[in-house]
Amino acid sequence: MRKSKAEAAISRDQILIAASRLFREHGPDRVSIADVMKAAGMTHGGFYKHFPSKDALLAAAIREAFSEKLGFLNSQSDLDPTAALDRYVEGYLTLEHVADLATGCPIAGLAADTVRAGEAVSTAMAEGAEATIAQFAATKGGGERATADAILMLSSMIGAVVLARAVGDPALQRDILHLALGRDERSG
Amino acid sequence: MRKSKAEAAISRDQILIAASRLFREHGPDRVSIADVMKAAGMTHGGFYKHFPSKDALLAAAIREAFSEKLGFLNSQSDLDPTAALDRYVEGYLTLEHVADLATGCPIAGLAADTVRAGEAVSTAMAEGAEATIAQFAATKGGGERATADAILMLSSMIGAVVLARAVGDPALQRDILHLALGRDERSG
DNA sequence: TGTACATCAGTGAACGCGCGTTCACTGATGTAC
DNA sequence: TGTACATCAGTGAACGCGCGTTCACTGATGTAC
Repeated sequence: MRKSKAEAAISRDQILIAASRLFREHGPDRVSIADVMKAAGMTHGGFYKHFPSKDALLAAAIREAFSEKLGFLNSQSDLDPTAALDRYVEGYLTLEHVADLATGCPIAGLAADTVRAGEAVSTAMAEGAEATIAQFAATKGGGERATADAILMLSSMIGAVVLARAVGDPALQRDILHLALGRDERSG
Repeated sequence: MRKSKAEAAISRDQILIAASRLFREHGPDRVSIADVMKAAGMTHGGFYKHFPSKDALLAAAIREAFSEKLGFLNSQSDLDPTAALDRYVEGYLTLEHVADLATGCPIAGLAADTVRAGEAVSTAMAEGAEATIAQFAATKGGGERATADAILMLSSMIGAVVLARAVGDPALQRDILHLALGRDERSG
């Protein structure tokens, strides 16, 4: 039953993508390796042919999530960078994003868990967050002022989504998102 | 070994306080009932004389955490409300708060976990978050404009602390907090 | 106020379950000649 | 290019452990008279 190298690489990707979604959706501690492998179309025993531990998978899944998010920002190449960032922010501050944990922002969804985790995991989160700031800042022209703007914008987006998720009421969620969107548009 | 009603009430409080801190410090899924009971000075078997389940304890611990936080805001009665809120925000946006998960803001620390939890838990979080908004708004004079200000301020505070925790570098953490503090002071 | 009995807070052993990880095995793939 | 053998991706059973919860028990507390 040995698979070719190409097939094995595909398997690894499927594990990573499944993990990246499941960890965000249910939280790392509520998702078992068997859950991830099942979602990837395999049985749990083969997991250790691809990753040395669940923690290593979590770290890799976080990198995968950031790579999706930042890749999405880059790939909107028909738009100029500023318009692409605006569109990204508008998509971020929506009820859909608040409800969609599985493919949502890894900082808003997982940062609380990763601070408490081991070094590999917290490093993956730190690098992703710093890369996000850097990408926002680059879009805003670079330099100190752009970095400060980027930090304020990202921080405001994360706060709005975390608070909206904490609050149950959809009407209040909408208010929170609208207010943050208004502020980001004014300052952006 | 039966304890008096007064002693039992004290035991319950100790369980609640220990749970409130431990859940925030390590995350609900990384803390066992035995851990909580040990921190409260008892053995695990007695737990079910006080709470029907771990989920019920988590919900109660969240209410306890909010009650501490909002009580702290109220108790600074030597200050006028606006100064008390300012002081609260200044304490919130510090490296100490970023590092101190155990007694930190339950929204920043636990909201990501509670959205994925059962109804009792997510309701406790929602009520605490809404009470916090209401208290901020009352301090700002009440009304629609004050509520909008309160939401923006709280959302900005949460985002700054979550992002600072995600980012490892202390210098960057300080920048994030200072920027948020600057914005809240300007708009407050 | 004293007494007899029911209650129940807390203990510590036990149960059942799911988890992360390991392992023997299979058979297609990769490689050395 | 063909052949013989080593490799290794994936399977499914198994291991050991910690967890949430239950339970029989203890003895001080609360209560009824």
